[in-house]
Amino acid sequence: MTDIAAVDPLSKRRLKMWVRLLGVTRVAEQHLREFLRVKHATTLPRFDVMAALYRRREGVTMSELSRMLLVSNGNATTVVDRLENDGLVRRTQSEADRRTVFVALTPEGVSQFEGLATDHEREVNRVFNTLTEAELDTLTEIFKRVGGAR
Amino acid sequence: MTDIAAVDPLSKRRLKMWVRLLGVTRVAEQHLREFLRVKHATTLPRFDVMAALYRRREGVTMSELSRMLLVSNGNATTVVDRLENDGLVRRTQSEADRRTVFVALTPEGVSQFEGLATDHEREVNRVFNTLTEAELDTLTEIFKRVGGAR
DNA sequence: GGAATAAATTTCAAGCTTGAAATTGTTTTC
DNA sequence: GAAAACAATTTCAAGCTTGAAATTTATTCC
Repeated sequence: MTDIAAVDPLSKRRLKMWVRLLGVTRVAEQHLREFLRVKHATTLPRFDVMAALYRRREGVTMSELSRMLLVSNGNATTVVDRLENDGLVRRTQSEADRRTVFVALTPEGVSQFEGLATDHEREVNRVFNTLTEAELDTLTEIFKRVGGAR
Repeated sequence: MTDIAAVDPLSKRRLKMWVRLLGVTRVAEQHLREFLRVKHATTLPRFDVMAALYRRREGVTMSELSRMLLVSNGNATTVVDRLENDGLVRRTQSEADRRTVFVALTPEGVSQFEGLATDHEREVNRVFNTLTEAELDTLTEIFKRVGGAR
């Protein structure tokens, strides 16, 4: 069995960092999930989809959507199904290629999301309010590099 | 409607940082999930439970376990159920308080986890290999503060 | 232009996750 | 020592998530 630590002295520290990273993410997600549930009767996946569609108001294809959110196609389908049933998004088949489907927020979806977004931003700020300006920029820089483009 | 940005000029930057953080976490999780599935025929939640039980070889209660993993009680129950069916963990009722249940790895669980752990560490290193030593320590420090004790 | 190949989406089964309710057991308080 | 309050775990329904298979439509290549 190869002993990684002998090969790479940073190995254990990378692991530790990952465990912490995961912890912070989970705490923040739980906080936001709870907030969305209690104050706005919605969920994180629904919020994520609506946020993506709000940024791309003209609509996106299902494939683009799942790429943007880093979730599987099947997942995007079911969340969009539910949002569509609630009248918050609309599907439209492409004229050019009948396989592709565009999704977009309905006017109702837009207005509901606008109500959500400000509150959500406030809540994110609450979670991360101990970070200094310098730390914020450091983190964003590093994450940008590690996570790749988006 | 209150404009947060007017109140707190860092607001948008916190939001941006959070979006990036989430992105990095998801990319890493996907990579590790895929790795565990293909190379070890297991899943992230199973790995997490086993890792927690490996650190606490003497066993933990179900409540402790869900607190350690930041998941709900019901969730811990179902993952432990499956691991128990596979003979990797064992439940024992407490003598002192018959409500509480201890969970621990079986010898088979220990040996399977040891096979996993080294490989998993290598994979985590692969994901985060672009981080410098200084960045690693910066991140860990910040996360420790934000995420709280553990 | 017809067959094979590729692409976009949905469907499906299985597992994950939550929060609430139910169950079982303990402690507290009168 | 009952009753009430509290605590640990499981059960449950609903929603989330994945990866693979199926479906439908386009493109490529003879």
